[in-house]
Amino acid sequence: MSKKQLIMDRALELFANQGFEATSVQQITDHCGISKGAFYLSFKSKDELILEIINHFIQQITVDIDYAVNHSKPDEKLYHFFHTTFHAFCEHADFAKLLMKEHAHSFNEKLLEKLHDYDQRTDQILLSMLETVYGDKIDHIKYDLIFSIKGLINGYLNFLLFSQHQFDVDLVAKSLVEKTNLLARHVTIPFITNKYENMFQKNFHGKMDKHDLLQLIATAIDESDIIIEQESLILLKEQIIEPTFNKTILLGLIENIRNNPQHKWLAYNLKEYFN
Amino acid sequence: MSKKQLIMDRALELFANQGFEATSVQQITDHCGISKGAFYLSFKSKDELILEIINHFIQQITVDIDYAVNHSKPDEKLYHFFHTTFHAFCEHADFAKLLMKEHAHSFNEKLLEKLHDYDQRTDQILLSMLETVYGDKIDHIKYDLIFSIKGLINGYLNFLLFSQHQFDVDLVAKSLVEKTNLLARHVTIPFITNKYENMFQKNFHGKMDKHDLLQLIATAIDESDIIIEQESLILLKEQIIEPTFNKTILLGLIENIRNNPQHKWLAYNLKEYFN
DNA sequence: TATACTAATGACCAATCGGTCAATTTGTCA
DNA sequence: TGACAAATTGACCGATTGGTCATTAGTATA
Repeated sequence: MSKKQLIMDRALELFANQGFEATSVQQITDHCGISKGAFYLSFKSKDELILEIINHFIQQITVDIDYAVNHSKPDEKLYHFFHTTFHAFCEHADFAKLLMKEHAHSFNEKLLEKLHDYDQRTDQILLSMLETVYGDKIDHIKYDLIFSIKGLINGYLNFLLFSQHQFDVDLVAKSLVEKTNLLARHVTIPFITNKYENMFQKNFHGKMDKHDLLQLIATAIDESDIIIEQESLILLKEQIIEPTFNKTILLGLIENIRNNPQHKWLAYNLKEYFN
Repeated sequence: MSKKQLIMDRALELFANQGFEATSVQQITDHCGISKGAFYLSFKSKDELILEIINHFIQQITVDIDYAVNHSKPDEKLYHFFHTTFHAFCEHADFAKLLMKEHAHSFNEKLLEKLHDYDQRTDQILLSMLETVYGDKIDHIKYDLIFSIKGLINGYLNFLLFSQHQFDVDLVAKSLVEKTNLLARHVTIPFITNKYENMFQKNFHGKMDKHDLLQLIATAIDESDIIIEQESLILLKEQIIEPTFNKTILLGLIENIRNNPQHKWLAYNLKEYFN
């Protein structure tokens, strides 16, 4: 494990239990068994550390949820969404705790921006899933439904994270599917009406721009030592600069790199870019 | 306004926007136009300040909600519960923000204890309300329902507090009544099953003990300058030491002091004590 | 006006913070 | 082994924190 990874892992443990502000760099370095100086060889600042932590896990979880939703039949999408969400947050319980603590609290502007971006991306995933599952029957309550679902998830998540009980991911997913169905089919008095529609789009550019994407690919090529990955990446890079292949070939190339967990995030963004 | 009240009001504004830890005593005193020394004449420490703030509003809100629920017909209880809850939190929006920020974050033990107590008291109010409204039909899902309701409330509250939109308390209450009814009548797969029952009682002594109550009464007698209140308080004090009156008379005496907002909290606890 | 008392001040304290950097250890060559 | 480079250290820095206390300002009484 690289020193950077070590610091991120150990720091996350402390952040989850004490919060970001309340954890000193000294505590982190003690907990890692390294010196303060060594910390600043891996990270420019304490802020950069938490940004990298948040980034890493948000990418991981976003990709998993997106995959689960897009690769299941319409009548199973809800279940897989909830299942993946709870599975991911419980696998990375420390991160989930950190996320909850800092969500309401943080004053690091870049961090807030990241969290807001994540929130909007979740809204988008939920919205498109609900539209696929229920069609336009829920048009007048869809934003209300999004808030209800997020509220329910949060309630259960709080319970799971801060109690010591072990629990059944399958059950929580089934329970939430039933509740979502109930609300989607029978709610007649939405509180979040469609006049708030702009809240769900404004200032959100889910797709990365060319430049960021090319940067990511360049890094990925350097880090990869599997030839088929490297070649796929080079071809994809050319396609971004000047698209000539059809969609099927592009998807195949993306699939070539998606299998490597390190490149999941890149694959996810490439897919969004070419759509 | 007393100096203590001034500090509490002004500090709350800062806490709501920056969080407790991130707000320095210097900032508070600057914002009040007083010196640092003057602050420590009113409060022993920064911790004591936030404890008094939280205490004050929790008492206020608890009493209002309890009254709304217990003084309405069964078929209107839900509506009044939600209406009062949202009305209270939006009237004291700064406090609501503080509560949300510190709920996940705080490391002051006494504060955490207070917040936990408040949480359990809310659970109790919700539980007894649901039992009254739906009877034993919801026995197998009542704990699940409590978590669902708290989740929904939190979701909407977050939306209301941190967006700039004005909103309709009546609508949010009606919307939540409908959702609660839907869930109560049709949920068949609870996630929080009755095996968690002990979570909802353990370590919770809602009722104050004799000593605390007598202390509160003594303070109230000193502060009051209305004769009927003072006399009622003196009689109630005697009844705590040695009960002789019947319940109707006791309730009447309590009602005598309940009309004064300053004594709402005392009245609420006396009612609980004599039940 | 002199006295006695409280209310209020802000310079000051030790502790802790994030961050730096000269000095030292460690690793890697010929 | 010796010479060089890279990695690592921890004493140190200025800034800020919650909290203290000798001093001053304000006011009512005699």
